[in-house]
Order: sequence, then structure tokens, then C-alpha cells
Amino acid sequence: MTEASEPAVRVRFCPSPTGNPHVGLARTALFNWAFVRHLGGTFVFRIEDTDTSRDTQESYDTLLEVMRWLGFDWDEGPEVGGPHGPYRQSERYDIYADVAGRLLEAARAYRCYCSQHELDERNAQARLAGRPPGYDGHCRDLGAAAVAAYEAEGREPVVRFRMPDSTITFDDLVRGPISFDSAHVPDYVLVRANGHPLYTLVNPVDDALMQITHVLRGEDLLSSTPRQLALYDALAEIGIGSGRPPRFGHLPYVMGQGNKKLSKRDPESNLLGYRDRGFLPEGLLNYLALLGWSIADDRDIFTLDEMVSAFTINRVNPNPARFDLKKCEAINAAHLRALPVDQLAERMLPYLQRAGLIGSEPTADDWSMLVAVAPLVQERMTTLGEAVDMVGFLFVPEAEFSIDADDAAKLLNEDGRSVVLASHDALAGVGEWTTPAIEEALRQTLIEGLGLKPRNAFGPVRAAVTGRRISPPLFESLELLGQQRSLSRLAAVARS
RNA sequence: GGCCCCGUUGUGUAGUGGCCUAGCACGCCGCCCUCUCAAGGCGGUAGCGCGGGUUCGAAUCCCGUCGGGGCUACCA
Repeated sequence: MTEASEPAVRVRFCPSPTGNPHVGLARTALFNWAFVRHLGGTFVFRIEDTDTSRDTQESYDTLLEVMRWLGFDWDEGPEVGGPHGPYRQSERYDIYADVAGRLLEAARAYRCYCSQHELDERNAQARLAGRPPGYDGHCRDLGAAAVAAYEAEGREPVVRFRMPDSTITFDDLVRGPISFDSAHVPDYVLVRANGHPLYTLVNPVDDALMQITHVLRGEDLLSSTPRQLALYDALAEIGIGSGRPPRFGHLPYVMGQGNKKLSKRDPESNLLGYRDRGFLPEGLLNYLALLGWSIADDRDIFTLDEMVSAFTINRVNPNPARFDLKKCEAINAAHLRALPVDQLAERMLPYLQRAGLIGSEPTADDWSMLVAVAPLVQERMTTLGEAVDMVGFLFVPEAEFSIDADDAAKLLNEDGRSVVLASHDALAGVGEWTTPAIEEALRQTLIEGLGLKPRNAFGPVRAAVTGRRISPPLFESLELLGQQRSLSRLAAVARS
């Protein structure tokens, strides 16, 4: 297999199940996934649910649902298992307790009895004095007597990592060499007073245990990298991991409006929202890929496969990118247009069903109508959700058909209604109900006969049969609607 | 405050010393096509944060500066 000097590539995607999955999450997953698939490595999906106050089962379920919707697959993780499981950290507490104990034994960590209040106070003083902020090492070398005194007071200690006294340097995969002076990296907490481990412990421990070789994550974690690197070293000392830390690459932020990071509360960031509006996963992902990466200087529409074969981490841009919904929609529309017709119809179906236009068990008629109309709307849609308004007139029961009051109805004034009446009579005489025959009949009657401009002639007809001012091409729409339904809708308007 | 990251048109990017009077895409504006809306075609708009260097030559290298962001939790 692989040589010891070059271990097989293993990456992980490790979100916390809090709140709704957002686009930043998808982008991080995408880059990890594309990176590892390009290299033929292993994609590990891990759930970091050690914050019991914020994690929820609902969020966990949604996370998996969204990952599946986006089309990601994972080689190890929830639902698929793997040799390094379990992959939910909430099921690995015994491992972390053991590691914390060994770190303590090896004196790479120590118990800290400082109260929150004491910490705050000393921090404020340090700041005033111009010293670097952060833990001051108060409990680093407590004597037995001091410990006994604190214990007697009933204080519950946290476990802190003892940072080494050296400058820590690493070569970031997207940013190049970065170094931190240890004076600015204070000892930090690994285990809460209540015994629960923190992200600072569990993340590196699991990365070591799961033999992760490359960590691609958000820029917000850049400054925690030196702490993790130091911990890695300590872990190797107590026999955990290879001793060779992963390579880190910090991905740029996805920004929202203004200069703010796209937050979970921002409606534009909610992944489920994109699905509900009818974005194609491949369209959304294509757009997200463009935020910090590019496939070529003159091209920005591509498939996931194309991305995988072209993706390299050193082409990732370090600067934060603003999320632009307009461009996202344009990319999605391009993917929509590239879809084979039957696939487009298939993808439209759930949206029409959700709108109640087609039942949960589509009939053969529903299906053939859908396939027939799909090409007419394909280049008119930005998202699948728009199909509902565009093709609804074909599926709605006659009794429920209505004309949009503050849009289409305006075209049906007295003049409009007389056009509709003339159209009705012209179409009643059409023998073979086909697009060319329909067009011929209408043109002859309305354009040549009445001398109307096309715009004035066809607008009212469109409004009467589709109920809207904007629709798929008119003659084709009439053909699909059928002669009987078309005539009855025209007659209804003419009579009104 | 300290540390770290980032800085090309409105937005995303290409650009790694001469191919750059800066390319592509989205947006926006105009025109063409046209039964509506799109799609498509053609054209236009707008950018290297700033100041010094280095060099024959800098968007590209160096220094400074300004601006933006992140971290500075018993969140992740």
C-alpha cells in the first residue's frame, strides 16, 4: 500500500450539531471532499457534539439530511461506521477521560483551581499593565499543600494544557508559513470542571486517533492551531497518534452583507432554504466552489466530477469572499439548463407535489404533461421552485383555476376581453390541435383580421388561459392545455 | 490593547517581474432577436487601498502605512 513516509490521505469534516446547517458548512465540506476525492483518500465524517447545552438531535438529523442532499459520501462516519468509531464524540467520553488522565500523569497538563472571577480579575489587570491577555499560569506548579487547600475549599478544578515555551511555526496549506510566539498562546482548558472534555481536547485527540493527515477548516480556527500542534506533540509522547501532526489549511470565510461573516441566523445562509427554493445541489456547490477557488480563468460552470479532478488546495485563495445570491442563482440556472429533459421533469416533480398540483402518486397523464412542459420552462427558471408558478395552469383542476388579480387581470379589460372572444371563436374551429395550427389560427384572426400588434393580441389570450402575464410560450401552452380546457377558459373570460 | 490573517472593477475571480493600455463570470446599462418572460447575440460601465523603495520594467518583490476581519471562553 502506501509507504510509511507518505501515509494515505485522510481528511475529516467535523461539524457540531447546533442550529441549522449553513452555507459555510457546505463550503468546508465541499473543499474537504473535493480535496480527498481528488487524491483518492479517505473522507471521515465526525460529529463534534460535546457541548450538551447547544447540541440537539434535530440538528444532527438535519446535518445528515443536508449532507446527503448535497451528494457527499463519506467513507467513515455516522450510518456507515468504520474502524475508528464511534464517530459521535458524545459516545467517546471514556476515551477523552483516559487521555486527559495520561496527560496529567505526564505533566503535560495540570489541574487549575482558579475561579472564573479570579481569572477575570487577573486578566483585567494584565491588560491594564500591557501584558498579553490569557491565562497567567497561576496553577501551573501548585505545591501539594496549595492543592490540598483548594480541594478543602471544595473547588472543582479544570484541566489545563501546559503550553511549551517555544515559538510554533507551521506551513498553512492556503496561507503559507505562519508562526506564533508562545508568549501569546496561554495554557488553555482541556476539560471542564464538570468533567466534560472541550473541543480543544477532543478535536486533536480524534484527529490523532483517526489518523487525519490534512485539516481543512475555517479561518476562525487559525489561531487555535498552535495550541493543537503543541497538544499533538504531547499526545505522541503518551502514545497517541503518529507524532506527525496533520497539515493545516485555513479556508477563507464566506461573508454576508457588509463585512460580516455569514451567520447562522442569516436567511441566506440556511442550506435547507436553498433546497426548499429549488436550488440544485450541484448548482449550489458549483457556486460555493467559486468562493475561494477557480477551475480556470475563463470558465465558472462545472460539474462536481470536474471539480474533483481539478481541485488542488494550493489554488485556494486566502481572502474572504462575499456570498452573492445573484451569481448563485445564475450558476444554478446554468445547471438547470444543462439537465436532460426527463431529469428536469423528475426534479420538478417534488416541488409541484408540495404545491398540491400533483398527487403523491403521479398519474401517467401527470407525468407525460410534466415531460412535455419541462423543455418549455427549462431556460426560464432559476430555481425548481419557480416551476410551480410557471406550469401550475396545466395541472390545476378547472374549478380552482383563477386569474392573477393584480397582474394578468389587468390585461383583460374590455379590449382584452374582445380579443379573447375572437380567439375563442378562432380556436374553436381548429381541427388538429397542434402548435402550428393554433398559431396559424390566432395570427390570422388577431393579427391579420383585427390588425392587432402581436403584443396586444397574445397578451390577453395568455392571461386568460394561464392566469398570468408571464408564461411558457403561448401556442405550445395552448396545445398542452388541450382544446377543450383552452376554449372553456377563454369562454369564461369572454363572458365575464 | 495584544496576537494572527486578509486587501485586483459593485461582487467572485485570473494574474507568481515584461504576453496587462489588467482577462473571465455575475450584476448593471444599451441594442438586436422576440407572442410575454427568459435564453441567446452584440456593445458599454467599472478595479490593482495608499506611500516609498528594488528593477531597464511591478498588480506581481521589499518596507511602511491605512483599511477590513478573526482570536483573545470551562463555544466550536
